[in-house]
Order: sequence, then structure tokens, then C-alpha cells
Amino acid sequence: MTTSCCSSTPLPILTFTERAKSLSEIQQAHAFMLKTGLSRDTFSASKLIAYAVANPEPKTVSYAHSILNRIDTPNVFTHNSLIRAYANSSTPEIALTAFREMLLGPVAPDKYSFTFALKACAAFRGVEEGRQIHGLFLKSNLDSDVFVENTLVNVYARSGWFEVARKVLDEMPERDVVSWNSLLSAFVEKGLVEEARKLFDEMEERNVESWNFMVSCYAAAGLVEGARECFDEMPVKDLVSWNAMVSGYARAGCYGEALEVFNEMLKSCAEEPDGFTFVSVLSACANLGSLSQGEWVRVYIDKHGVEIDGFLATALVDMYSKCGRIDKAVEVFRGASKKDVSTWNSMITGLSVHGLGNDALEIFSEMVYEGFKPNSVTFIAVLSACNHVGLLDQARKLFETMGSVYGVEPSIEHYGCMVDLLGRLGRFEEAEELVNKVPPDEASVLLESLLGACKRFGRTEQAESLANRLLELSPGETSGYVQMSNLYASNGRWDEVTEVRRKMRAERVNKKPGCSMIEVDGVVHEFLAGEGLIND
DNA sequence: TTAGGGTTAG
Repeated sequence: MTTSCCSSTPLPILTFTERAKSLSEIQQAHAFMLKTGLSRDTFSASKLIAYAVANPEPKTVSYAHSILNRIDTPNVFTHNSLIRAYANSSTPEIALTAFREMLLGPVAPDKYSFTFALKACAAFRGVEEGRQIHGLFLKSNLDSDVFVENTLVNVYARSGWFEVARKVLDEMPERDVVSWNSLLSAFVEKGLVEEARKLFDEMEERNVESWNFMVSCYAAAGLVEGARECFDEMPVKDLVSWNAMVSGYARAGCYGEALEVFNEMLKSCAEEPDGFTFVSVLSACANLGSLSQGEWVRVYIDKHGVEIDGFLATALVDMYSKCGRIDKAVEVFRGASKKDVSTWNSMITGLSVHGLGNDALEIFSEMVYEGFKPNSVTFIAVLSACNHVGLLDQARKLFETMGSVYGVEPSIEHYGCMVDLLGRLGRFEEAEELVNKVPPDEASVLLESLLGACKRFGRTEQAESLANRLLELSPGETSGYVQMSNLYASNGRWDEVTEVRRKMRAERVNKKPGCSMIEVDGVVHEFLAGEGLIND
């Protein structure tokens, strides 16, 4: 028996590095390696870089990049790891910087380098860059490779160059199922249902992923029946298939169906639900107001030790808020170890709709203090919070600073919140000023809001002129007519009500009744506006 | 190594 080098005990620092759970642990390991001179060693440094491949946040990856730059003899593996980490990060463009650095150095790229660099191009739709790398690959002495070419198909397809993608696909010396899926996935991403279906029918081979693409494709287009048909037809289902179907129903607003599929999933015991499943299920519970099912999910998550990431925390907070349990929403929020911007947003929104505007604003301050960057949804949430409590000065300040301080330019929704608030407080001049700042084709929502306020303040003339503006802007929409008709009705001007209704019929616009749902004692009830409990 | 499923607003 011989003793090989592999049987020697690995260095403790390398074991520590391999097991690192955070960037700061990697930094500790790096610091240790710097002291001992180990950081210039290719093998040791590659362990540090491996962390970035598994956790490709931009900060982590750029840290790995700086380590790589200081290795004495980088090899193909370390270069490829870095390119791959960038390709999987939210800043895939930088993968090409890493690729360029490799080209300038002594180590020649291999098929892996090309695959990862192209994957980066696909991620940021860099078709020009992809084309150049395609050229470099053809000029290199590397053999044709199915991984490189599959990724190339994906680059062209995701950038919308479908014909070129198809040409590459057709001319491949060897194709596999991923080649087809690379094109199919791009059709799905772009919402091209017919093209996807045609390709799917024509494909030489399909796997469960091809079927999943089709389920998602129909679902994303709101064609839930098509999605269901596909789902029922597929020869093998995996976890992703179930998740695609549950989320498809939930996103289409078919919340009851979403829960039904979820129950089928549990009954069939085919796949164990995961975080993806629960996010969609909780969204369905939230929108149905079904607290008991939402609670059930939370218990399941706890019992099975499902990791609560930012998405899941968001969904839980939202479910509790929408089901009327703001106390529990806060509890989940406070207990969540992983929060992202959306988690903060759903907490702020929850507090806001429960009339706790001041608490919502406090959470907003906390969010900024903790270094989270508010986005467009955040400002809708905080402005709505101001709206609910009537905090005009705060709202004005937020509206003014959202662009200049936080880099979020106000959109029509933000204008909507402000116009709502100003209207509610009777500040009609300031409100109209804001409405006039918005492009006319987007102004109708604002006009409607302001019109409602005018009515409440008894400003009939202004309301009438606003309703006229509304009709001019969007003659095919119901809102202008309805507002106008209600306005006349409230003043007893019945002839004019009849006239508006006649016009509506002539233009073939109909008013849809409002609808909402809530769970009482475990039963979900549906209301139509102006009616009692349907399920009673 | 390449292709797949998730939340928050109004």
C-alpha cells in the first residue's frame, strides 16, 4: 500500500474556507492567508473564489476578483470560476471584463471559459458581445462543443435574434434537448406563445423542463387552461412543474385553483413543496383572505425547517396583513432573519392599509437606516401611508426627495398617491398642478381621483369639467361615464343621467360590478358590490 | 459547464 499526497490532512484554514457561511468569514480566511503568504497560492485562493461561485452577490464576486488578481499563477480553473461567478451575479457584464483579462494573460481560455462568458452575454442580452465571443471561439483551436453552442443559441434567442439562434441550432453538428430548450426558453421569456408551441411540437426531443417551459408560457400569458392542459398531459412532473402550475393560477388571479393544485400536490405525495411553492400558495391565501390556510402553511414551514428567505418572509407578512392580522405580520417581520426590499415594502404597505401610517413611516426610516435601498413600490407604500393618515408635509417631502435623494423617479402611481392626498385635504390647486405635469395619455387615473374629491367637497362645476376631460382622454373607458352619471344623479339631474347612460350604450361600454372576498369561520365568502353574502 | 418555478403597490 502506498500513501498518496491525498491522504495527508488538509490545512485547517482550507477546511474553514470551504465551510465559510458569509463574506466576512471569507475575509477572515483571506486575512489569515495574507499573513501566512498562502493567498498567493493558486489552490488556496481557488477555495476563496469558490465561495463567490456559490454565492454570486456582486460584492462577494468583486472580492474574489481582487483575490484572483494577486495570485502568482492563475490557472484556467480560477479564471473560469470568476467568469462564472460574475455570469451568475446581478452584474453579469463584468464577467466580460474578467474574460478580457484572461485573454490578455498567459492562460488560454477553454470551452468552459467560453460557455460562462456567453452565459453572461445571455444574462444581459449582450448580443454584440456574444457575437464577438462567437467569432473568437470559431477562431480558436477548440473543437465544436455542445455546451458552448447551446449557450450561444440562448444568447441570440434571448436578445431577440431568433433567426440567428435557429441557424446556430440547425447547424450544430450535435444537438441535445438543451439546444432546443435554449431557444424555447427565450420564446417563453418574450411571451411568444405561438412560436413556443410551434417549436415545442417540432422538437426532436423533450424533457420535463421543456414541458415546464410550456406550462409557464401559457400561465404567464394568463392562459391558465392551456397551462393546465399541458400540465395534465406531461409524462413526468417534477417540483418545478407543480410550482409553475400553482404560481400560474395564483398570478392569473385564480386563487382557489392555486390552492386546489397545491392540495393535489400534497395528496399525490409526488413532490415535497418548497419555498417557491409556499410563496405562491401564501399569495393565494392572502388574496382570498384565507387566514386558516395561511396559518397552516406557516406551521408546515416551521415543522419542515423550510428556509425563510426574503421572498417567503414577504409572502408571510403580506398574507397576515391581508388577512387582517397585522400583529402577526409584524411578528413574522421582526423574526425574519432574511429580509429584502420587498419584505420591507410589504410590511410598510400592511401597516399603511391598517391605518397605522406613523408606524409605516417609522419602518421606512428603519429600512433606510439599515442600508436598504427603497424602490418604486416602497414610495407607493409610504405615500399611501401618508395618505391614510393625512400627513401632507411628510408626503410632499417624500415625493420631492424620492428622485433626488433615493434615485427613484416618480411614476404615475406616485403622482396618484399625491393627487389622492391633496384632493382629500381639499388642496385642489396644488392637485391640478400635479395632474398637469403628467403626460395626457396617463392622466386619466389622476383625473378620476381628483374628480372623486371634487364631488366630496361639493365642487360640482370642477367635477363636471374634469369628467369631460376624462371622457375626451378615454372615450372607450367606463370611468368617465360612471363618474359623470353619478355626479348628475347625486344632484337629481336625471335627464342628464339618462343621456350619459344612452351614450354609454352607444359606445358599448359596460360597468363591471366590484367584487371582494373574505374568510369567516374558515369559509371564503365572495361579495359583489351592492349585494349581501353570496355563500350564505 | 448550458435551458426551468417565487413576493410586495394601485
